[in-house]
Amino acid sequence: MGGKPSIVWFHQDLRLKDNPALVEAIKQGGAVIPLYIWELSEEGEWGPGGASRVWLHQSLKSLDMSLRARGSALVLRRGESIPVLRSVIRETGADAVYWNRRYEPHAIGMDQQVKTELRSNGIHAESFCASLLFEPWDVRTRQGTPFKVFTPFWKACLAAPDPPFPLSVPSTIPSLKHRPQTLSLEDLRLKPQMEWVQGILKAWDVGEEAAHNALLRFLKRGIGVYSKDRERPDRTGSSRLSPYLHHGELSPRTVWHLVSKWREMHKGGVEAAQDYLRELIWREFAYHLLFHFPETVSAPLRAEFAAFPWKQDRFGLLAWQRGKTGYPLVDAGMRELWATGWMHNRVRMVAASFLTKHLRIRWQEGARWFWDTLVDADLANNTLGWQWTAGCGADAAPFFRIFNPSSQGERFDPEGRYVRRWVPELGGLPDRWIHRPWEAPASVLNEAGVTLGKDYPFPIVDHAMARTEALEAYRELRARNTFSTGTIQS
DNA sequence: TTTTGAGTTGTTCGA
DNA sequence: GTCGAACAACTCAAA
Repeated sequence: MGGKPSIVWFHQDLRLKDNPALVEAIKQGGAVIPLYIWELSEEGEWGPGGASRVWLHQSLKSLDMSLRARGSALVLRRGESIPVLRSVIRETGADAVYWNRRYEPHAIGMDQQVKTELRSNGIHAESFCASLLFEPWDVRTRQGTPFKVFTPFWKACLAAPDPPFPLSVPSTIPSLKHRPQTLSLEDLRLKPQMEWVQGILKAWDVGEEAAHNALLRFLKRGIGVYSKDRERPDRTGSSRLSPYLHHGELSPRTVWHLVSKWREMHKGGVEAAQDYLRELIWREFAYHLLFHFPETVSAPLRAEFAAFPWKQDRFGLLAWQRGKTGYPLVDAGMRELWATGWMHNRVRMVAASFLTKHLRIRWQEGARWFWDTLVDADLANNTLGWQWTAGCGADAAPFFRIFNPSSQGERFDPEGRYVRRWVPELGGLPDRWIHRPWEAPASVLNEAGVTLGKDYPFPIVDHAMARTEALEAYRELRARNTFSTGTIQS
């Protein structure tokens, strides 16, 4: 019985189910030391943002409780990874460290350093695939290059062998007689004392159990109408699993196999299941791109976009962040984001399009704001989404695809229920005008108790004019690019 | 190597 | 009110 203790180093895998690093550590036969290290300064430019930290706080609490239920407990430390790992090893006599891989550029560098350092000291160090269905380097075109277009990527994933079945939750986790020292969760100071935090906590149940409940609820009630309802912010048509996936409370393999099973049991559900699995593969695609093109976290994938005529507009950015642009759907989304740490995907697109195309503010500004306010802030997804919207990313929309916030609202929130929920000052307006209050007759506004410019802003830009100018800017960029690359030879 | 078909999510205008 | 065309080429991935 019993080898030396092993450390399980947790990151974005805050779960016991389908956790290969944990299973490997238990397999060693000795005690297992579950460790979480917090050191923001080590995370580079993209350490967890505000909303993510709030989630992280709750999630660590929940993980600790699940560990305790199995005879173990989470060890919390602060400081740089290598010195902290070294001291835990020294204190406990551990001879192995296992963890589940991350794929952010900064994390990859870190992992490499840690592995080299530990191994050179005779410590086993191994990382596992747990947060993706496919490793980013395993999916490749016939020429061996990374994919830049989604549909062929999706086909390649479907043609690949199915991802492995999820590992089950270990029933007991052997622990040391004398537990190593640990900080308290409060010592990490992840959760600021702000009213904002309360809103986020009220909107979500955090933790592995909550994640599974959310998945089961989705399978029971949501997925059947997913194809139809997923675009509707006024209904709970999307899965809302993104924060659980990001923090690793839910394994994508668990989702993949449960959804596949659901598809086999529901004859009419093939389309809905495929639509949902496709979204999971979008997440894989985002990681694929981030892994192969790490510079895209800040630079456009299509290099010519470096010359795009963006505007400096502090007032516009602020109005957008606060949900005061005068376009109800955009404002509803931005307020939902602030209030709950989440925004419906359809609305994310409209809000992002508004920032980059109507206000012509750099997508990086939007990405940064989302990074700080989203509980599901994920470097891969965020980067892909913003570059896609701005038109400078992989598989980007044609430049002329500019969302009209009013008609998007009328299409996807036809009775204005979503807008009324988040922009209550417009609540009294009839459906006819809810997405375009500035066009409402004075008598209608009056009756609804709305004075534009006082209760709710006039649109900060005129849609038609902004659209024309954006198209002009894109044309200009293209012309400049054609000129500079030169087609003179032909 | 060259060729060919296709590419998440849209809007507007005019018949 | 509905419908099709125009909005522009360009790059990717496979044959």
